[in-house]
Amino acid sequence: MAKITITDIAKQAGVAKSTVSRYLNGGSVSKKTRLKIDQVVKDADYKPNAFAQSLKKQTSHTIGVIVPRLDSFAQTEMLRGLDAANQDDILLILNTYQDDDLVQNAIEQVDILGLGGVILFATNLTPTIKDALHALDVPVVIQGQNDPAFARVIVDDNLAGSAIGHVAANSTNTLIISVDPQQDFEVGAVRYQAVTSQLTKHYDTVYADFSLATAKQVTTQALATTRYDTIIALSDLMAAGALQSLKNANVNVPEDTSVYGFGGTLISDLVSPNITTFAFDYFAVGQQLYHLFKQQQIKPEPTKIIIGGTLVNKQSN
Amino acid sequence: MAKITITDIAKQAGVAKSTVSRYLNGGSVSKKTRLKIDQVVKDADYKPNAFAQSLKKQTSHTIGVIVPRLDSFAQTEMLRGLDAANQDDILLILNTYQDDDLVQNAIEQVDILGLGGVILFATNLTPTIKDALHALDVPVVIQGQNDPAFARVIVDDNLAGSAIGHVAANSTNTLIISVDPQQDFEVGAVRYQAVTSQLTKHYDTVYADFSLATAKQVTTQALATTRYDTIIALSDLMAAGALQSLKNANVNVPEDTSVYGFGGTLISDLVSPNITTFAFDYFAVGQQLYHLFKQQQIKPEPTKIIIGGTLVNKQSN
DNA sequence: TTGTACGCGTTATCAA
DNA sequence: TTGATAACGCGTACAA
Repeated sequence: MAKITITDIAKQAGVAKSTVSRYLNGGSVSKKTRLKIDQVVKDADYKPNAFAQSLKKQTSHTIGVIVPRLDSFAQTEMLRGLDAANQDDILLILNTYQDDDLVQNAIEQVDILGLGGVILFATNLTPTIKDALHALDVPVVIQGQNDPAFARVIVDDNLAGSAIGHVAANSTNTLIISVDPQQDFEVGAVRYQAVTSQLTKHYDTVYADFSLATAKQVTTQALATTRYDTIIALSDLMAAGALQSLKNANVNVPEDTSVYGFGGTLISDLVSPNITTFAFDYFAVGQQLYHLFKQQQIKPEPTKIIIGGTLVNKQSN
Repeated sequence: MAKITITDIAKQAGVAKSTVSRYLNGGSVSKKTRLKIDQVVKDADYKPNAFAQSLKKQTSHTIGVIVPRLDSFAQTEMLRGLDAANQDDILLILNTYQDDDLVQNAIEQVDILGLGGVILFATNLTPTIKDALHALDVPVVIQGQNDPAFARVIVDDNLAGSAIGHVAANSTNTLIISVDPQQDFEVGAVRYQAVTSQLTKHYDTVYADFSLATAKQVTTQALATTRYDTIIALSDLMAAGALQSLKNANVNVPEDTSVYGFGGTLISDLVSPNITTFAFDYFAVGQQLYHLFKQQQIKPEPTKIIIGGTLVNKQSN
């Protein structure tokens, strides 16, 4: 297949290949030859060779999308938004499995594969990663971290944290399941502080790594010594972990303890009771990421786009 | 960046570019010039241009991985296995969102993008799709459907169905949540029949589409008229849907009704009670897919690889 | 062992 | 409007 080249078309149509090229790229062609080529191209099922095009144009229509993980509804939902907004690019997904070193590798691929740009779902913008990004001469857009040096799309963690914090403001003893700010500043610092700013009484903080297992474990440890009337986990999955721990400890939700999460993903509907959560519009984030990227191709500037969300009251509070 | 070409290296090293090319591809180079080029390449941070290489070689090291959906732990786990086994290829993920037409599009991309092969996660091998695959002149490996015309990796649905069916063999009234065999033959026919072959008493069958919502809905409908002591859903997510429906109907699990699922993914641990399920080793499936693909590159033949799994008893039965 | 010259498929330049 | 020709970066006969 696909062995038909522009030269074949030219021969069959009795014109020069440069004419065919012009025809294909909307250059000036007489009506007569246009019809001729039209015919030939159609029944030859000609498809231009992407390699040759990219080699010539010194750039490709492929965007590297660097994601920390795929087994997360937030990530896949953003990818769906990207796909939906995508006009005519190829999205090359590079999964880094939450490993910063693999992010480096992925960024290197940009040069090697001649990618036309990068969309990075960031959890941890280390200096090395930032340097590597700045060294690229293609458009870069990031998501997840609010770094003024980059064009970025973020969710409104201040709004989200405040909203949840506000509902739980009068809890007498709250447990917050957070993440290390060093590893995710937006969640571990911004979202966290938005929550605590609303709380009026005592609260404790424990740290997990976004996983179900760890969240469950740290919750169990915390419950060993203290009773909490409210648990706020900074992600839905971690909230699910807390839920399991509470169940093991025979604590009723929401009668004895209220539980809150963040994200509004399938997980919050999967567990029982369903988790009251702040739902972000991740699909919109994906769409905006693509639009922002296309805009960067035209005029690079560190624009910031914030996507909001809504508090969804379910059964866990 | 990446403007350094093989010619630049050649100039700086004072040799011909063909020598550099040989150096890069392991051809015969004298020790003297090798050291010279070594030096230059190193501090020039040279990276070969993938487009030029692919154009020349008429093939690329990029494999198109066509997946029906990304928001599924089974799929992402297989992708992880693929990544892990991957030696030196680029995996281009093409999400079809469970739309057969998009599968067609994806297969077309093979020619357009000059992909070196295809790995297809299949749910529904329509004649059109099969034709399109056969028309390709690159290696093709499929997963999910046991079609003797293709090299394939499948999970052992006979084993799995029998195992679950065996445990539930003596249930007096069983509800099976299946899927349309027209849409997924392996699950809707093979897995289904393996289950029913073990059942000794009465059973009803309802159909859903792999989603939580639909499974929940059809279960609720079924429960409206009948009481079941066992519900077998052909996937974990659908089992989760059944669980929610049962909860709404105030049916206790497992006291009143036992629930079974298939997959062994995170979902079975996320819901409460945890679902007793047949766990497939999807990671191994991914690894085998890659190895099988590499083998097809050397010697094409419709090999079949079957990956087993284990029955995991949890709390739902 | 090394270098020269050409071709992969496409686009761009420049005459005609 | 058209066509011949030169590039893009790389690999590889072939000759030296």
